[in-house]
Amino acid sequence: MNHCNTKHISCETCVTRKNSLFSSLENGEITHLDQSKKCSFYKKNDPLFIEGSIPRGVFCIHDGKVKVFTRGKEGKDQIVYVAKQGEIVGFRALFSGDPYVVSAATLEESNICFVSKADFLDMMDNNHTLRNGVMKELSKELASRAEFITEMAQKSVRERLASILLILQDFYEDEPINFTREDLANFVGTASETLIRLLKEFKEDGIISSQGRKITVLDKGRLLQIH
Amino acid sequence: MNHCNTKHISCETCVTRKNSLFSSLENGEITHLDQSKKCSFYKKNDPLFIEGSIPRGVFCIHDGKVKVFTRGKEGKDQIVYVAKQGEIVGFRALFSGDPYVVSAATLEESNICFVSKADFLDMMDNNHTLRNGVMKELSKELASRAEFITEMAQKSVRERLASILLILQDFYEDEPINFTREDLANFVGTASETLIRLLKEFKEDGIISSQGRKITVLDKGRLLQIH
DNA sequence: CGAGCGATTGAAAAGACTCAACCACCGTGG
DNA sequence: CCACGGTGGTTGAGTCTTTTCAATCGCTCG
Repeated sequence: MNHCNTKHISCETCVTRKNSLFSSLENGEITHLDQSKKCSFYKKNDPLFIEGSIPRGVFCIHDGKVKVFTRGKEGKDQIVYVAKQGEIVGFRALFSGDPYVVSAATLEESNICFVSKADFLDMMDNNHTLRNGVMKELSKELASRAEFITEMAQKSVRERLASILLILQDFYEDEPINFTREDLANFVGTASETLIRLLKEFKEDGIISSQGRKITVLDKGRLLQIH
Repeated sequence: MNHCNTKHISCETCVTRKNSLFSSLENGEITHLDQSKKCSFYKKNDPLFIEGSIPRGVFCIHDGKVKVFTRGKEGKDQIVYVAKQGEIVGFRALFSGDPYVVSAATLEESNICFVSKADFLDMMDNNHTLRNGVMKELSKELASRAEFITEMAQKSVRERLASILLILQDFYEDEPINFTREDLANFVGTASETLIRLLKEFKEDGIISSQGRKITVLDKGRLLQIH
Protein backbone atom coordinates (compact mmCIF):
# COMPACT_ATOMS: atom_id res chain seq x y z
CA MET A 1 0.00 0.00 0.00
CA ASN A 2 1.15 3.47 -0.80
CA HIS A 3 -0.93 5.39 1.67
CA CYS A 4 -0.02 5.49 5.32
CA ASN A 5 -1.98 5.52 8.53
CA THR A 6 -2.30 8.90 10.01
CA LYS A 7 -3.76 10.76 12.93
CA HIS A 8 -7.23 9.52 13.78
CA ILE A 9 -10.09 11.69 12.59
CA SER A 10 -12.98 11.62 15.03
CA CYS A 11 -16.34 10.83 13.45
CA GLU A 12 -18.12 12.50 16.31
CA THR A 13 -16.89 15.96 15.53
CA CYS A 14 -16.34 15.40 11.83
CA VAL A 15 -18.04 18.16 9.86
CA THR A 16 -17.70 16.20 6.67
CA ARG A 17 -19.75 13.36 8.12
CA LYS A 18 -22.66 15.65 8.86
CA ASN A 19 -23.25 16.13 5.15
CA SER A 20 -22.69 12.54 4.19
CA LEU A 21 -24.58 9.27 4.09
CA PHE A 22 -23.39 8.79 7.67
CA SER A 23 -25.28 11.82 8.94
CA SER A 24 -28.03 9.60 10.29
CA LEU A 25 -25.83 7.52 12.57
CA GLU A 26 -26.71 7.42 16.25
CA ASN A 27 -24.29 7.88 19.10
CA GLY A 28 -23.64 4.21 19.67
CA GLU A 29 -22.99 3.66 16.02
CA ILE A 30 -20.65 6.60 15.82
CA THR A 31 -18.64 5.36 18.77
CA HIS A 32 -18.30 1.94 17.24
CA LEU A 33 -17.42 3.38 13.84
CA ASP A 34 -14.82 5.59 15.43
CA GLN A 35 -13.14 2.65 17.10
CA SER A 36 -13.02 0.35 14.15
CA LYS A 37 -12.32 2.58 11.16
CA LYS A 38 -8.84 3.40 9.91
CA CYS A 39 -7.77 6.84 8.74
CA SER A 40 -5.07 7.26 6.13
CA PHE A 41 -3.34 9.98 4.24
CA TYR A 42 -3.09 9.43 0.50
CA LYS A 43 -0.67 11.19 -1.77
CA LYS A 44 -1.81 12.29 -5.19
CA ASN A 45 -2.54 9.31 -7.44
CA ASP A 46 -2.48 6.70 -4.68
CA PRO A 47 -4.91 3.84 -5.30
CA LEU A 48 -7.83 3.11 -2.95
CA PHE A 49 -8.70 -0.15 -4.64
CA ILE A 50 -8.02 -1.92 -7.89
CA GLU A 51 -10.22 -3.61 -10.47
CA GLY A 52 -10.33 -7.37 -9.92
CA SER A 53 -9.51 -7.33 -6.23
CA ILE A 54 -11.95 -8.28 -3.49
CA PRO A 55 -13.87 -5.52 -1.71
CA ARG A 56 -13.17 -5.44 2.00
CA GLY A 57 -14.93 -2.23 2.96
CA VAL A 58 -15.80 1.29 1.96
CA PHE A 59 -13.82 4.50 1.76
CA CYS A 60 -15.06 7.71 3.27
CA ILE A 61 -13.46 10.84 1.86
CA HIS A 62 -12.76 13.26 4.67
CA ASP A 63 -11.05 15.69 2.36
CA GLY A 64 -9.60 15.44 -1.12
CA LYS A 65 -10.78 14.11 -4.45
CA VAL A 66 -11.00 10.68 -6.00
CA LYS A 67 -11.45 9.27 -9.51
CA VAL A 68 -13.21 6.01 -10.24
CA PHE A 69 -12.15 4.36 -13.49
CA THR A 70 -12.02 1.16 -15.46
CA ARG A 71 -9.07 -0.16 -17.33
CA GLY A 72 -10.28 -0.32 -20.92
CA LYS A 73 -8.83 -1.10 -24.28
CA GLU A 74 -5.08 -1.53 -24.25
CA GLY A 75 -4.78 -0.34 -20.70
CA LYS A 76 -6.32 3.04 -21.41
CA ASP A 77 -8.21 4.22 -18.35
CA GLN A 78 -11.77 5.42 -18.55
CA ILE A 79 -12.91 7.65 -15.72
CA VAL A 80 -16.56 6.97 -14.94
CA TYR A 81 -17.00 9.00 -11.80
CA VAL A 82 -15.34 11.59 -9.61
CA ALA A 83 -15.97 11.87 -5.87
CA LYS A 84 -15.00 14.41 -3.26
CA GLN A 85 -15.17 15.31 0.40
CA GLY A 86 -18.16 13.72 2.13
CA GLU A 87 -18.70 10.98 -0.41
CA ILE A 88 -18.38 7.31 0.33
CA VAL A 89 -16.69 5.30 -2.37
CA GLY A 90 -16.86 1.60 -3.02
CA PHE A 91 -20.08 0.57 -1.31
CA ARG A 92 -21.55 -0.50 -4.64
CA ALA A 93 -19.22 -3.47 -4.67
CA LEU A 94 -20.18 -4.81 -1.26
CA PHE A 95 -23.54 -6.23 -2.21
CA SER A 96 -22.80 -8.36 -5.21
CA GLY A 97 -19.98 -10.39 -3.70
CA ASP A 98 -18.02 -9.94 -6.90
CA PRO A 99 -14.57 -8.39 -7.28
CA TYR A 100 -14.32 -4.72 -8.11
CA VAL A 101 -14.95 -3.95 -11.77
CA VAL A 102 -13.55 -0.45 -11.31
CA SER A 103 -10.49 1.06 -9.69
CA ALA A 104 -10.25 4.18 -7.58
CA ALA A 105 -7.35 6.55 -6.95
CA THR A 106 -6.87 10.00 -5.50
CA LEU A 107 -6.72 13.04 -7.75
CA GLU A 108 -4.92 15.06 -5.10
CA GLU A 109 -3.67 14.68 -1.54
CA SER A 110 -6.52 13.29 0.53
CA ASN A 111 -7.47 12.02 3.97
CA ILE A 112 -9.67 9.00 3.67
CA CYS A 113 -11.13 6.66 6.30
CA PHE A 114 -11.69 2.98 5.73
CA VAL A 115 -14.73 1.17 7.16
CA SER A 116 -14.79 -2.62 7.02
CA LYS A 117 -17.41 -4.47 5.05
CA ALA A 118 -18.81 -6.13 8.19
CA ASP A 119 -19.21 -2.83 9.99
CA PHE A 120 -20.82 -1.15 7.04
CA LEU A 121 -23.26 -3.97 6.37
CA ASP A 122 -24.14 -4.11 10.06
CA MET A 123 -24.97 -0.45 10.08
CA MET A 124 -26.99 -0.89 6.91
CA ASP A 125 -29.00 -3.67 8.53
CA ASN A 126 -29.73 -1.74 11.69
CA ASN A 127 -30.17 1.77 10.43
CA HIS A 128 -33.17 2.29 8.23
CA THR A 129 -32.18 5.81 7.26
CA LEU A 130 -28.71 4.78 6.22
CA ARG A 131 -30.16 1.96 4.19
CA ASN A 132 -32.52 4.27 2.38
CA GLY A 133 -29.71 6.71 1.77
CA VAL A 134 -27.59 4.00 0.23
CA MET A 135 -30.44 2.81 -1.99
CA LYS A 136 -31.04 6.34 -3.10
CA GLU A 137 -27.37 6.79 -3.89
CA LEU A 138 -27.31 3.60 -5.93
CA SER A 139 -30.36 4.74 -7.89
CA LYS A 140 -28.99 8.17 -8.60
CA GLU A 141 -25.71 6.73 -9.71
CA LEU A 142 -27.50 4.31 -11.98
CA ALA A 143 -29.47 7.14 -13.53
CA SER A 144 -26.41 9.26 -14.05
CA ARG A 145 -24.61 6.37 -15.71
CA ALA A 146 -27.49 5.81 -18.12
CA GLU A 147 -27.18 9.43 -19.16
CA PHE A 148 -23.42 9.13 -19.41
CA ILE A 149 -23.72 6.11 -21.69
CA THR A 150 -25.94 8.11 -24.01
CA GLU A 151 -23.50 10.98 -23.88
CA MET A 152 -20.57 8.79 -24.81
CA ALA A 153 -22.37 6.77 -27.44
CA GLN A 154 -24.02 9.56 -29.37
CA LYS A 155 -22.00 12.70 -29.04
CA SER A 156 -18.90 13.98 -30.76
CA VAL A 157 -15.70 14.38 -28.80
CA ARG A 158 -16.21 18.15 -28.80
CA GLU A 159 -19.65 17.80 -27.24
CA ARG A 160 -18.39 15.27 -24.73
CA LEU A 161 -15.60 17.60 -23.70
CA ALA A 162 -18.10 20.39 -23.15
CA SER A 163 -20.19 18.14 -20.90
CA ILE A 164 -17.21 16.94 -18.93
CA LEU A 165 -15.99 20.49 -18.39
CA LEU A 166 -19.41 21.37 -16.98
CA ILE A 167 -19.31 18.35 -14.69
CA LEU A 168 -15.83 19.23 -13.52
CA GLN A 169 -16.56 22.90 -13.03
CA ASP A 170 -19.31 21.84 -10.67
CA PHE A 171 -17.04 19.31 -9.03
CA TYR A 172 -14.31 21.87 -8.36
CA GLU A 173 -16.82 24.51 -7.26
CA ASP A 174 -14.97 27.84 -7.36
CA GLU A 175 -11.50 26.54 -7.97
CA PRO A 176 -10.02 25.89 -11.38
CA ILE A 177 -10.19 22.38 -12.75
CA ASN A 178 -6.97 20.60 -11.93
CA PHE A 179 -6.67 17.53 -14.12
CA THR A 180 -3.78 16.26 -16.20
CA ARG A 181 -4.53 16.28 -19.92
CA GLU A 182 -4.23 12.55 -19.72
CA ASP A 183 -6.92 12.24 -17.06
CA LEU A 184 -9.12 14.66 -18.92
CA ALA A 185 -8.72 12.62 -22.09
CA ASN A 186 -9.50 9.52 -20.05
CA PHE A 187 -12.72 11.09 -18.86
CA VAL A 188 -13.83 12.30 -22.29
CA GLY A 189 -12.70 9.04 -23.87
CA THR A 190 -10.37 10.41 -26.51
CA ALA A 191 -6.71 10.71 -27.41
CA SER A 192 -4.84 13.37 -25.48
CA GLU A 193 -3.79 15.04 -28.74
CA THR A 194 -7.40 15.50 -29.77
CA LEU A 195 -8.26 16.77 -26.32
CA ILE A 196 -5.49 19.34 -26.42
CA ARG A 197 -6.56 20.64 -29.81
CA LEU A 198 -10.15 21.04 -28.66
CA LEU A 199 -9.09 22.81 -25.48
CA LYS A 200 -7.09 25.18 -27.62
CA GLU A 201 -10.16 25.94 -29.72
CA PHE A 202 -12.28 26.55 -26.62
CA LYS A 203 -9.55 28.84 -25.35
CA GLU A 204 -9.39 30.78 -28.62
CA ASP A 205 -13.17 31.14 -28.49
CA GLY A 206 -12.94 32.57 -24.98
CA ILE A 207 -14.96 29.75 -23.47
CA ILE A 208 -12.23 28.67 -21.09
CA SER A 209 -8.86 29.91 -19.92
CA SER A 210 -5.97 27.82 -18.77
CA GLN A 211 -2.69 28.22 -16.96
CA GLY A 212 -0.52 25.18 -17.00
CA ARG A 213 -2.83 22.32 -16.30
CA LYS A 214 -5.44 24.42 -14.55
CA ILE A 215 -8.58 25.17 -16.52
CA THR A 216 -11.19 27.80 -15.71
CA VAL A 217 -14.59 27.87 -17.35
CA LEU A 218 -15.32 31.44 -18.48
CA ASP A 219 -18.53 30.98 -20.43
CA LYS A 220 -20.75 28.26 -19.01
CA GLY A 221 -23.60 29.24 -21.32
CA ARG A 222 -21.61 28.51 -24.42
CA LEU A 223 -20.55 25.13 -23.05
CA LEU A 224 -24.19 24.31 -22.42
CA GLN A 225 -24.96 25.12 -26.03
CA ILE A 226 -22.28 22.82 -27.34
CA HIS A 227 -23.38 20.11 -24.98
CA MET B 1 -52.01 3.61 -22.57
CA ASN B 2 -51.51 1.26 -25.46
CA HIS B 3 -51.42 -1.98 -23.55
CA CYS B 4 -54.61 -3.59 -22.28
CA ASN B 5 -55.52 -5.54 -19.20
CA THR B 6 -55.62 -9.22 -19.76
CA LYS B 7 -56.29 -12.49 -18.05
CA HIS B 8 -54.77 -12.58 -14.59
CA ILE B 9 -51.53 -14.49 -14.24
CA SER B 10 -51.27 -16.20 -10.88
CA CYS B 11 -48.05 -15.49 -9.00
CA GLU B 12 -48.48 -18.63 -6.98
CA THR B 13 -48.02 -20.98 -9.89
CA CYS B 14 -45.92 -18.64 -12.03
CA VAL B 15 -42.81 -20.46 -13.19
CA THR B 16 -41.22 -17.20 -14.23
CA ARG B 17 -41.45 -15.91 -10.67
CA LYS B 18 -39.48 -18.84 -9.32
CA ASN B 19 -36.38 -17.62 -11.12
CA SER B 20 -36.86 -13.98 -10.35
CA LEU B 21 -36.20 -11.54 -7.54
CA PHE B 22 -39.62 -12.55 -6.21
CA SER B 23 -38.57 -16.15 -5.64
CA SER B 24 -38.12 -15.48 -1.93
CA LEU B 25 -41.67 -14.29 -1.27
CA GLU B 26 -43.64 -16.11 1.38
CA ASN B 27 -47.21 -17.32 1.00
CA GLY B 28 -48.82 -14.30 2.57
CA GLU B 29 -46.82 -11.97 0.41
CA ILE B 30 -47.68 -13.89 -2.72
CA THR B 31 -51.37 -13.78 -1.96
CA HIS B 32 -51.26 -10.06 -1.40
CA LEU B 33 -49.17 -9.52 -4.54
CA ASP B 34 -51.59 -11.61 -6.54
CA GLN B 35 -54.52 -9.51 -5.45
CA SER B 36 -53.02 -6.13 -6.02
CA LYS B 37 -50.95 -6.51 -9.16
CA LYS B 38 -52.26 -5.85 -12.66
CA CYS B 39 -51.44 -8.01 -15.67
CA SER B 40 -51.37 -6.57 -19.16
CA PHE B 41 -50.66 -7.65 -22.67
CA TYR B 42 -48.31 -5.37 -24.59
CA LYS B 43 -47.99 -5.30 -28.34
CA LYS B 44 -44.60 -4.87 -29.90
CA ASN B 45 -43.18 -1.41 -29.20
CA ASP B 46 -45.68 -0.46 -26.53
CA PRO B 47 -44.20 1.75 -23.82
CA LEU B 48 -44.00 0.65 -20.18
CA PHE B 49 -42.94 4.05 -18.95
CA ILE B 50 -41.50 7.23 -20.35
CA GLU B 51 -38.55 9.41 -19.40
CA GLY B 52 -39.66 12.35 -17.29
CA SER B 53 -42.79 10.76 -15.86
CA ILE B 54 -43.23 9.77 -12.23
CA PRO B 55 -42.57 6.15 -11.24
CA ARG B 56 -45.66 4.50 -9.75
CA GLY B 57 -44.44 0.92 -9.51
CA VAL B 58 -42.39 -1.81 -11.10
CA PHE B 59 -42.92 -4.05 -14.11
CA CYS B 60 -42.47 -7.76 -13.92
CA ILE B 61 -41.91 -9.43 -17.27
CA HIS B 62 -43.83 -12.68 -17.39
CA ASP B 63 -42.85 -13.32 -20.98
CA GLY B 64 -41.47 -11.16 -23.75
CA LYS B 65 -38.61 -8.70 -24.08
CA VAL B 66 -38.11 -5.08 -23.15
CA LYS B 67 -35.65 -2.34 -24.07
CA VAL B 68 -34.62 0.44 -21.70
CA PHE B 69 -33.42 3.58 -23.42
CA THR B 70 -32.80 7.28 -23.07
CA ARG B 71 -33.77 9.93 -25.51
CA GLY B 72 -30.46 11.47 -26.53
CA LYS B 73 -29.24 14.03 -28.98
CA GLU B 74 -31.90 15.19 -31.41
CA GLY B 75 -34.35 12.58 -30.24
CA LYS B 76 -32.09 9.67 -31.14
CA ASP B 77 -32.72 6.83 -28.71
CA GLN B 78 -29.90 5.13 -26.90
CA ILE B 79 -30.64 1.64 -25.63
CA VAL B 80 -28.85 1.09 -22.33
CA TYR B 81 -30.31 -2.22 -21.28
CA VAL B 82 -32.44 -5.10 -22.48
CA ALA B 83 -34.56 -7.24 -20.17
CA LYS B 84 -36.52 -10.43 -20.65
CA GLN B 85 -38.77 -12.95 -18.96
CA GLY B 86 -38.29 -13.04 -15.20
CA GLU B 87 -36.70 -9.63 -14.90
CA ILE B 88 -38.21 -6.76 -12.99
CA VAL B 89 -37.91 -3.41 -14.69
CA GLY B 90 -38.12 0.03 -13.18
CA PHE B 91 -37.31 -0.58 -9.54
CA ARG B 92 -34.23 1.56 -9.80
CA ALA B 93 -36.42 4.64 -10.06
CA LEU B 94 -38.45 3.98 -6.92
CA PHE B 95 -35.81 4.94 -4.41
CA SER B 96 -34.67 8.32 -5.53
CA GLY B 97 -38.07 9.96 -5.73
CA ASP B 98 -37.06 11.49 -9.05
CA PRO B 99 -38.83 11.09 -12.39
CA TYR B 100 -37.64 8.38 -14.75
CA VAL B 101 -34.48 9.30 -16.63
CA VAL B 102 -35.01 6.37 -19.01
CA SER B 103 -37.92 5.00 -20.98
CA ALA B 104 -38.90 1.37 -21.48
CA ALA B 105 -40.83 -0.32 -24.27
CA THR B 106 -41.43 -3.85 -25.46
CA LEU B 107 -39.30 -5.37 -28.20
CA GLU B 108 -41.95 -7.97 -28.98
CA GLU B 109 -45.38 -9.04 -27.77
CA SER B 110 -45.19 -9.43 -23.99
CA ASN B 111 -47.22 -10.15 -20.91
CA ILE B 112 -46.15 -7.90 -18.09
CA CYS B 113 -47.47 -7.45 -14.56
CA PHE B 114 -47.47 -4.14 -12.73
CA VAL B 115 -46.78 -3.91 -8.99
CA SER B 116 -47.45 -0.63 -7.24
CA LYS B 117 -44.68 1.33 -5.59
CA ALA B 118 -46.28 0.99 -2.15
CA ASP B 119 -46.57 -2.78 -2.44
CA PHE B 120 -43.07 -3.17 -3.71
CA LEU B 121 -41.52 -0.97 -1.04
CA ASP B 122 -43.52 -2.77 1.65
CA MET B 123 -42.19 -6.10 0.52
CA MET B 124 -38.69 -4.66 0.43
CA ASP B 125 -39.05 -3.47 4.00
CA ASN B 126 -40.35 -6.75 5.32
CA ASN B 127 -38.44 -9.28 3.30
CA HIS B 128 -34.74 -9.33 3.98
CA THR B 129 -33.99 -11.68 1.13
CA LEU B 130 -35.85 -9.58 -1.40
CA ARG B 131 -34.03 -6.51 -0.15
CA ASN B 132 -30.67 -8.16 -0.55
CA GLY B 133 -31.63 -9.36 -3.99
CA VAL B 134 -32.57 -5.86 -5.03
CA MET B 135 -29.33 -4.40 -3.67
CA LYS B 136 -27.39 -7.04 -5.52
CA GLU B 137 -29.25 -6.26 -8.73
CA LEU B 138 -28.55 -2.58 -8.36
CA SER B 139 -24.86 -3.28 -7.83
CA LYS B 140 -24.57 -5.59 -10.77
CA GLU B 141 -26.34 -3.14 -12.99
CA LEU B 142 -24.05 -0.39 -11.82
CA ALA B 143 -21.02 -2.49 -12.60
CA SER B 144 -22.28 -3.41 -16.01
CA ARG B 145 -22.96 0.22 -16.82
CA ALA B 146 -19.45 1.22 -15.84
CA GLU B 147 -18.14 -1.33 -18.31
CA PHE B 148 -20.59 -0.17 -20.93
CA ILE B 149 -19.44 3.43 -20.54
CA THR B 150 -15.87 2.33 -21.18
CA GLU B 151 -17.01 0.32 -24.16
CA MET B 152 -18.82 3.27 -25.68
CA ALA B 153 -16.19 5.85 -24.88
CA GLN B 154 -13.11 4.01 -26.06
CA LYS B 155 -14.02 1.63 -28.80
CA SER B 156 -14.66 2.00 -32.49
CA VAL B 157 -18.13 1.45 -33.89
CA ARG B 158 -17.00 -1.88 -35.30
CA GLU B 159 -15.83 -3.07 -31.90
CA ARG B 160 -18.98 -1.82 -30.24
CA LEU B 161 -21.11 -3.71 -32.72
CA ALA B 162 -19.18 -6.88 -32.00
CA SER B 163 -19.82 -6.47 -28.27
CA ILE B 164 -23.49 -5.73 -28.73
CA LEU B 165 -23.94 -8.77 -30.95
CA LEU B 166 -22.42 -10.90 -28.22
CA ILE B 167 -24.72 -9.39 -25.62
CA LEU B 168 -27.74 -9.92 -27.85
CA GLN B 169 -26.81 -13.45 -28.79
CA ASP B 170 -26.79 -14.25 -25.12
CA PHE B 171 -30.04 -12.36 -24.63
CA TYR B 172 -31.82 -14.28 -27.37
CA GLU B 173 -30.34 -17.60 -26.27
CA ASP B 174 -30.81 -19.99 -29.18
CA GLU B 175 -33.04 -17.86 -31.33
CA PRO B 176 -31.79 -15.39 -33.90
CA ILE B 177 -31.46 -11.76 -32.87
CA ASN B 178 -34.62 -9.93 -33.84
CA PHE B 179 -33.93 -6.19 -33.80
CA THR B 180 -34.69 -3.51 -36.35
CA ARG B 181 -31.56 -1.94 -37.82
CA GLU B 182 -32.71 1.23 -36.17
CA ASP B 183 -32.81 -0.36 -32.70
CA LEU B 184 -29.51 -2.04 -33.31
CA ALA B 185 -27.98 1.28 -34.34
CA ASN B 186 -29.53 2.81 -31.23
CA PHE B 187 -27.84 0.22 -29.08
CA VAL B 188 -24.44 0.54 -30.72
CA GLY B 189 -24.77 4.31 -30.83
CA THR B 190 -24.18 4.90 -34.50
CA ALA B 191 -25.99 5.87 -37.69
CA SER B 192 -28.05 3.09 -39.20
CA GLU B 193 -26.14 3.39 -42.48
CA THR B 194 -22.87 2.69 -40.71
CA LEU B 195 -24.44 -0.19 -38.88
CA ILE B 196 -25.70 -1.74 -42.10
CA ARG B 197 -22.31 -1.48 -43.75
CA LEU B 198 -20.61 -3.15 -40.81
CA LEU B 199 -23.20 -5.93 -40.69
CA LYS B 200 -22.53 -6.51 -44.36
CA GLU B 201 -18.82 -6.85 -43.69
CA PHE B 202 -19.42 -9.28 -40.83
CA LYS B 203 -21.69 -11.24 -43.13
CA GLU B 204 -19.08 -11.33 -45.91
CA ASP B 205 -16.53 -12.53 -43.37
CA GLY B 206 -18.84 -15.34 -42.32
CA ILE B 207 -19.12 -14.07 -38.77
CA ILE B 208 -22.88 -13.67 -38.91
CA SER B 209 -25.74 -14.56 -41.21
CA SER B 210 -28.98 -12.69 -41.62
CA GLN B 211 -32.39 -13.18 -43.13
CA GLY B 212 -34.50 -10.08 -43.24
CA ARG B 213 -34.00 -8.46 -39.89
CA LYS B 214 -33.00 -11.64 -38.10
CA ILE B 215 -29.34 -12.06 -37.34
CA THR B 216 -27.56 -15.25 -36.31
CA VAL B 217 -24.07 -15.27 -34.86
CA LEU B 218 -22.02 -17.94 -36.63
CA ASP B 219 -18.56 -17.32 -35.20
CA LYS B 220 -18.61 -16.14 -31.62
CA GLY B 221 -14.84 -16.51 -31.33
CA ARG B 222 -14.16 -13.99 -34.03
CA LEU B 223 -16.58 -11.52 -32.46
CA LEU B 224 -14.72 -11.89 -29.18
CA GLN B 225 -11.48 -11.06 -30.95
CA ILE B 226 -12.88 -7.89 -32.46
CA HIS B 227 -14.33 -6.92 -29.15
C1' DC C 1 -52.19 0.75 -57.00
C1' DG C 2 -49.82 4.16 -54.32
C1' DA C 3 -48.01 5.76 -49.86
C1' DG C 4 -44.81 5.04 -46.56
C1' DC C 5 -41.40 2.92 -43.92
C1' DG C 6 -37.32 0.25 -43.23
C1' DA C 7 -33.26 -1.29 -45.51
C1' DT C 8 -29.47 -0.43 -48.58
C1' DT C 9 -25.98 1.82 -51.46
C1' DG C 10 -22.87 5.58 -53.16
C1' DA C 11 -20.05 9.54 -52.77
C1' DA C 12 -18.23 13.39 -50.45
C1' DA C 13 -16.97 15.67 -46.28
C1' DA C 14 -15.99 15.96 -41.58
C1' DG C 15 -14.11 14.15 -37.50
C1' DA C 16 -10.83 11.67 -34.89
C1' DC C 17 -6.75 8.86 -34.46
C1' DT C 18 -1.96 7.69 -35.05
C1' DC C 19 2.70 8.58 -35.41
C1' DA C 20 6.53 11.41 -35.05
C1' DA C 21 8.74 15.18 -33.51
C1' DC C 22 9.46 18.88 -30.41
C1' DC C 23 8.91 21.79 -26.37
C1' DA C 24 8.77 23.11 -21.44
C1' DC C 25 9.15 22.32 -17.04
C1' DC C 26 11.05 20.15 -12.91
C1' DG C 27 13.77 17.59 -9.90
C1' DT C 28 18.15 15.12 -9.48
C1' DG C 29 22.83 14.19 -9.27
C1' DG C 30 27.37 15.46 -10.61
C1' DC D 1 25.28 25.75 -10.38
C1' DC D 2 24.23 23.43 -14.39
C1' DA D 3 23.65 19.55 -17.43
C1' DC D 4 20.62 15.60 -17.68
C1' DG D 5 16.69 12.84 -18.09
C1' DG D 6 12.00 12.23 -17.62
C1' DT D 7 7.31 13.35 -17.82
C1' DG D 8 3.59 15.82 -19.50
C1' DG D 9 2.14 19.02 -22.95
C1' DT D 10 1.86 20.62 -27.82
C1' DT D 11 2.02 20.66 -32.83
C1' DG D 12 1.89 18.89 -37.70
C1' DA D 13 0.71 15.72 -41.30
C1' DG D 14 -1.33 11.87 -43.16
C1' DT D 15 -4.77 8.25 -42.85
C1' DC D 16 -8.70 5.85 -41.55
C1' DT D 17 -13.30 5.88 -39.71
C1' DT D 18 -17.64 7.59 -39.46
C1' DT D 19 -21.17 10.72 -40.66
C1' DT D 20 -24.13 12.97 -43.75
C1' DC D 21 -26.99 13.53 -47.58
C1' DA D 22 -29.17 11.84 -51.48
C1' DA D 23 -31.10 8.38 -53.98
C1' DT D 24 -32.95 3.76 -54.70
C1' DC D 25 -35.17 -0.55 -53.49
C1' DG D 26 -38.55 -3.73 -51.57
C1' DC D 27 -42.17 -4.68 -48.97
C1' DT D 28 -46.59 -4.16 -46.53
C1' DC D 29 -50.86 -2.09 -45.69
C1' DG D 30 -54.87 0.41 -46.70
